[in-house]
Amino acid sequence: MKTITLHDVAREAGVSLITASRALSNPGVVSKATIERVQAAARATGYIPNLLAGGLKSKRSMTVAGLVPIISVPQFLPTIQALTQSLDESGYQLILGQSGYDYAREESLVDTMLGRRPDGVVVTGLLHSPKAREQLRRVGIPVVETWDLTDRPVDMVVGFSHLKVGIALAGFFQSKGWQHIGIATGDDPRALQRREGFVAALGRGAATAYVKAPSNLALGRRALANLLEQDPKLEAVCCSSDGLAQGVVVEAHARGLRIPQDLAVVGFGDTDFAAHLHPALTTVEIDAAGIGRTAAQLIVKRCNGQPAGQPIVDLGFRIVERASTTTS
Amino acid sequence: MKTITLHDVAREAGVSLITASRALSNPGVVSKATIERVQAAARATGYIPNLLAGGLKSKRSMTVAGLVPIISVPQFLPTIQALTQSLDESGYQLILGQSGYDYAREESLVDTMLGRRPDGVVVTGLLHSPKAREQLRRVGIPVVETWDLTDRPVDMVVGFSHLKVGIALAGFFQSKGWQHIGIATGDDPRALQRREGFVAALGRGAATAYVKAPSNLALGRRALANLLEQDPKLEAVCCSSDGLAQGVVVEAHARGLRIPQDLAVVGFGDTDFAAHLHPALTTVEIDAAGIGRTAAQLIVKRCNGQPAGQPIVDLGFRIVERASTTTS
DNA sequence: CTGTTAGCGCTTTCAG
DNA sequence: CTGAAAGCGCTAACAG
Repeated sequence: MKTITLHDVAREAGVSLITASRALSNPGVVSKATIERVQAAARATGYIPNLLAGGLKSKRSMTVAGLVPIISVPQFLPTIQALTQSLDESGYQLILGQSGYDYAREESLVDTMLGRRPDGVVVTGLLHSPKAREQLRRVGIPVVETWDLTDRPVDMVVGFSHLKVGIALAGFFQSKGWQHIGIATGDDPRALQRREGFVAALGRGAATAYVKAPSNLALGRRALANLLEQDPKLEAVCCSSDGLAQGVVVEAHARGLRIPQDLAVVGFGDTDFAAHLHPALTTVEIDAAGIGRTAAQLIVKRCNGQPAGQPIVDLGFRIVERASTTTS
Repeated sequence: MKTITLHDVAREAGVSLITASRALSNPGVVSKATIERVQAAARATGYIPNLLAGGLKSKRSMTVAGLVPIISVPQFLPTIQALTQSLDESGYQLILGQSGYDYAREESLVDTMLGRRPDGVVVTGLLHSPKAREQLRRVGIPVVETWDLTDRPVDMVVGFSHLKVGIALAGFFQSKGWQHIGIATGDDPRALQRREGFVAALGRGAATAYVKAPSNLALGRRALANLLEQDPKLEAVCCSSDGLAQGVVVEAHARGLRIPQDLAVVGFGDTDFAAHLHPALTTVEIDAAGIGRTAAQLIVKRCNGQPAGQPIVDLGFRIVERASTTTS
């Protein structure tokens, strides 16, 4: 079973190889009649263009590498989805790699990815390994770091300030007058930075339960148990993800604590379920899909030779108050 | 900024191009000394092998295409993750594409994917478009359909019988003696097949609320509202996903219904949170990660020229009874 | 608008 | 164990 190449299509259509190529991928410069003849031939033979071969010569693989810590981090899912879709609309395809919150793995992953000669790279979070950063910078393809902000990105960055989120949350907690405050947080760099901002702005310590990222409901239950041991008078808990907050809510219910009367809970991410819990969850809204779309736009623009400079896009955030913190 | 090729590495190491190639990718047939010299040269020059070029000649791209309806379907996440990881361990990389529950999109996606000359294809769910099936069969690369079972797979299949799940669930419901039964189900083919088995085995109709796939918590709340309208005496609800079940639970709480005393709830998937809800959720356990691992094994084995025949792997399922259905 | 020529970077023959 | 030649399938560059 021989695989059909452009050569076969050209012969079938009675044109030269290059004309067939142009008819299929650059129709502007070929006569209408030949385009149709070539397309017919392609259909008849069942031709599937070999994008590897095309990419080798044209130096454009039409792929973008995406690096995530773990694919199943709920917060990143809308970003990945929007990214995939936006890239697809521009003819690019996303190649996903998991770095697993591990620096060594990050480096080897970058190398593997780069071997496929992607036209761009999107990272969820900042790149941590200096070697990987250096490597990407040297290759010179567009790189977008996301879900964070820095004034020294590898290339471009689109996200928001976790420090500011922490500070804003502290302000929110203070406005409520809560004295016994607890923090349930994942141990990834972004969550820790939010905690740092929170504690600094609060001006005093707060009971903290650390859990392994990615955080989830089960870890949230354990975190509340832990926090209540540290401070039995706990009034409010600030969580580093909505999943974690959900666990806190469930554990509170299991212990007969009412929310928000006995315990107020705040999440992070405004995941799809947050508004529909009972009581509805106060949380921090992040435009996760917008991050993905913006990243795709930046990459595509740069691939098309447009400048774009070194954009640092701050998409901000918003505290969404719902019933889980409503004092009344 | 010139990109470094194997040619440069070979010159640096003082060997021929092909020796350098072998030293890096087929070390068995080269002397120890030259291997080290070449590796040193590769490191010194910062060489990153161009896998596109290699794949073009060797006809092995070392990639596997993965087709999912939508990346964020919680049930598939462990499968994708295990698949990615298992493939990685064998040196393969997953290229993900989203077909969005749409047959036309499925066809065009298959074509795009095939253009990258993957060494194999993994589909979550069965392939629906006959054209896509035909296309894949003709290309002749290993294909694994997952999360379902059929005696006429494109090539191989690893999953379980949704019909049997439905029948087993009906048996479970009957053993409980519930009379007023409701079904909350997503509208994807697999969920509908489970419903079919359920209703058939039950031997009578059941109130049904259909929601759009992928189902989630918010849709679960609405589904329960809908079911209670259809049957105010509702005793038990069978849901097509744990997320949907969670929504049913939340809506029940919001209405002052106790679980399981007033309403029993059953989910599907045994997602990570199911055991940790309060009350813990009765559900159907699927070895989602095992599906991914098995699919990877089958693909890799076949790529290495081993037979494997036309395996149809049934990984089964298991009803896990927890507090959300405990009558006592 | 169409064709010829060259070659992307690598690996598979086939010889030493 | 090492090397020379050939070419994977396609597109850029130049010419007609």
